[in-house]
Amino acid sequence: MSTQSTATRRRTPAGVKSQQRVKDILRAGREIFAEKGYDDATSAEIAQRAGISEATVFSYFAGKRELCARVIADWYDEIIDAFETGLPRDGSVRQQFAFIVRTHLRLMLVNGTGLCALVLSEGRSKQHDLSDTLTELQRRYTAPLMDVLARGQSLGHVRRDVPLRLLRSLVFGPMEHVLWDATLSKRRLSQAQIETTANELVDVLWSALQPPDAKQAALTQFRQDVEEASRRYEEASAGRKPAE
Amino acid sequence: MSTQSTATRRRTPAGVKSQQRVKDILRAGREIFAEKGYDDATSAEIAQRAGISEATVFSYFAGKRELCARVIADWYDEIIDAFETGLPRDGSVRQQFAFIVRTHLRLMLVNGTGLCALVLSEGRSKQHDLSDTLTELQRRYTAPLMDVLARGQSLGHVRRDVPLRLLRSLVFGPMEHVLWDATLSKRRLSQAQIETTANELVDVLWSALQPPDAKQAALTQFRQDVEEASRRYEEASAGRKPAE
Amino acid sequence: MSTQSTATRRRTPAGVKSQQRVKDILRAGREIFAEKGYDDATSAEIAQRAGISEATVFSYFAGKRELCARVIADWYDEIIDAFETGLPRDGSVRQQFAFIVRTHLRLMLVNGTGLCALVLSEGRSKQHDLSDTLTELQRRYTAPLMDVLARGQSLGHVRRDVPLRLLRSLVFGPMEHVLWDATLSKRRLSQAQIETTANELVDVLWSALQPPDAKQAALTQFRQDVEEASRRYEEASAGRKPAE
Amino acid sequence: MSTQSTATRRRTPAGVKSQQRVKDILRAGREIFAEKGYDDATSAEIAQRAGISEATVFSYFAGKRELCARVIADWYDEIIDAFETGLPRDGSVRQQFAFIVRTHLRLMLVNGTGLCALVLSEGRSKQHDLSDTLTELQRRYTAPLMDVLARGQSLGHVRRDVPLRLLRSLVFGPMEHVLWDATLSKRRLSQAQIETTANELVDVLWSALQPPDAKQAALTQFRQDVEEASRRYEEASAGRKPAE
DNA sequence: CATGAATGAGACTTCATTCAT
DNA sequence: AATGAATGAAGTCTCATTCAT
Repeated sequence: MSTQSTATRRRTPAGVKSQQRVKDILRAGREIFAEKGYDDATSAEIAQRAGISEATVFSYFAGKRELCARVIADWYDEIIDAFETGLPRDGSVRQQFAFIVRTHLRLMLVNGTGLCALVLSEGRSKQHDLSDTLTELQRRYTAPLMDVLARGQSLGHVRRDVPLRLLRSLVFGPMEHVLWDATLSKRRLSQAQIETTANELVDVLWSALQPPDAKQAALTQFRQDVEEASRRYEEASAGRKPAE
Repeated sequence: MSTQSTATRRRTPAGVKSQQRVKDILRAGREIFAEKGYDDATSAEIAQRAGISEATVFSYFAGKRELCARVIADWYDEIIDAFETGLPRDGSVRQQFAFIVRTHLRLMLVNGTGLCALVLSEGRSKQHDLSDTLTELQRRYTAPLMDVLARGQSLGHVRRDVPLRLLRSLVFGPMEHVLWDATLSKRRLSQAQIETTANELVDVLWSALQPPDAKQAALTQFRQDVEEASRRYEEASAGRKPAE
Repeated sequence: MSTQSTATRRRTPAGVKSQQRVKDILRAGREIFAEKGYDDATSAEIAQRAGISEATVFSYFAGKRELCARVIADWYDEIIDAFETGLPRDGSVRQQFAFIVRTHLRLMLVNGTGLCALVLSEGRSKQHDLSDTLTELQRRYTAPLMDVLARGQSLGHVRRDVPLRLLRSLVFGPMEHVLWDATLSKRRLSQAQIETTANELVDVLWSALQPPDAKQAALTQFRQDVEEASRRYEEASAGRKPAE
Repeated sequence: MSTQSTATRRRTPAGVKSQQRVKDILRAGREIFAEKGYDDATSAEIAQRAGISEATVFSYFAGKRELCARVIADWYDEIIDAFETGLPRDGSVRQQFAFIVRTHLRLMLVNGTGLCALVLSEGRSKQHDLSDTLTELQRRYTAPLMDVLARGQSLGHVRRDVPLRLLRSLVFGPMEHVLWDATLSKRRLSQAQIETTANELVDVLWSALQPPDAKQAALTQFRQDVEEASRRYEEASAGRKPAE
């Protein structure tokens, strides 16, 4: 799943202890990058936070950019894994949808919004080759939701009159905005608040996803029911009438 | 209306020609910052694009950071102006809502998503005093929508069971995500596509904003109507009975 | 004559005083590069020797490599100029030849052999694009000698049984070796010694350049003379014989 | 014969296998140094080419510089050996001279001109103690030629009016220049071309070495021969005379 | 012994910012 | 008022060398 390029780097330790080092560096990198963004993060600080020398960082990663790419990729991998692992395969569309939203929100808030911003900022820069890697990750990362939405559409539970792409934005957009909002206002969300927000979001979003004629359908159904009832009543009445 | 924060930092000429200079620099700064992001934008390039020397930039703005703040503030001001000016004061809640979404989407696509990203990136950095200014701007910038939503709530057209803050994210989030999506996939949206997307978005979002008990309400209303009708029918029937 | 690449460098001052700066830097660069070679020369030291900051160096030259290229090119230019200016156009082949050797030797010893070594070292590295520029310079730099040799050949004063290329090596090789020798043995050659060496070199080289059949021709001539003499003698003898 | 300077710097194993290691490292070092020059050669690559770890290199050699010194010394040793072994002791001065030139040219072209450049570059740097070692090597390396030239001078076959040192430059200079030329122009010399060039060079150089009065000498010699012949003839005639 | 791994020292380069003209 | 020119400060990255295992 990792995107480690095994090019002719000078030394890229591969021992058992080395893997711990890699993890340390990635953790430090994630923290610093999330805190400061790509440019304001310095390799020196990352090294310091990982408790190693700057040179060591560069013996495990070919450069700052690659480290950043790995940090982002790892983060995506976590989310993707969480999705692929925990998704209730046999649940209803709505249950799956709720799972995705909740999981997403939870994971994002754990790591703060820094990584979001990192991805957003770095994903753009055309000069970094990062965006290629990113595009693929983005695809895999949104895939579970896309699948659920598609299934929902085919079952008639999700509106078909709007492009899937827009529905995707409808779902991911608010989630990111909520995070963003939380960050900007420097509020630290409690676990309970997160759950509440997640539920509210699921609720609101789900209603937006439903076919626009749902209410109409409900009314129509009700009217039919009533009419049917009326008819039966009248039939019944008519049945008694003759007996009168 | 402009949010001029630190005046007369250096010399800050006040002549008529000077104001043109300021505008030139701000325009150049907006372009460069939007294209490259804060860090990759160089003061040299901004000066060049403005057709002046690097030093002159610093005689009008105390530093790169302040220039960036002004660029962002100006951008906010434009949007805020557009909202405050164009909002159909006498329109229905839904009409006002649609106006805000459409205007927002249009303005954003004009400047590309670069400024969005700039705000996102720079809003974070705790080290700059920018975030204070930003918070206030953010407030004014979202104010029109908040007002509309609040009015909608009081009229019963917008659901009340969810915090306003979340509704705000529900609206702004997808818009930004759509823009983001467009940028990442390097698709250039035509004017028609923008309008279409805007309409779809309004549609979808509006349905999400409506009270969750809308269907229930509809049903209830219908039931009441039916009952009322039944009652009147029965009364009518009773009225005829005596005549029998 | 200079090879200044006017690419999009950030700032490349072009004022009148700037030209002095450029000269200062080139002089410092020539010294340091000659003393230490390319790799051991540091931009810091060059800046220091030029009495400016390191950053200033990079505002006049795009990088260490370009500076080095300019240093070398300038040095070549000097020699080429000296050749083209001072060559006695109306002199004999031998006089022109002597001029070239002497001038060459003199100029090289003025700047020490460091630049030679620099050219030799840097000219090789295939990774630097320097070698292209260098090849052209080398051509122009050896052109005067080549012309003289070619003229000598056409006049019959220079041997034709050996490729010109080899003759060139025959001339330049010893000159460089002499310099090298002087450097390695840390002897500082006095002006008088230089002149002496130059004269000796001209002498020796000139004799090597002459047609190989010169001696043979002399011998042949002599033999013919002797034979002629013998014949006459015999004839004379024969003439006396009868008289005997 | 090897010029092992600083023994037992670190551990310097002495086993039989260790000697193979040393050879491997030296071979790898020679290749890399010749290819890239001192500075661009990395200890990592040398180790890799030798098939060992970087650390091992430093357990056999005190440092990169010492390794380089050994590489150069070894190369000199080879040439010196070739000279001392193959020199036709009983040959004429010209034969010995030709042998030296041919051998030199051949050996140099085998290893490419890389090692030449290495010597030239590294011989300069005053900071390394290398130059002392180098001077001695240079002495031994040029000794055979010097001997031959001296013998030639004493026999009157080589001009005496020019310092030996200059004659040495006259011989070695063109050889190096030829190599240099070949390298710069990226021409790969075939074996036949080498031999041709060697012969031409011997020819040209030999003529340059001969006394400037060679023609005069030749004439004188011839005259003497003739006179001798005459004398013998006359003696013979006189011998016959008595019979008369 | 050999080596995997770590690192200190330093190089080149960039850029926001200042100041004299 | 405008700018040409200079620079301090900082950042990324490389590599010879060391040391514990």
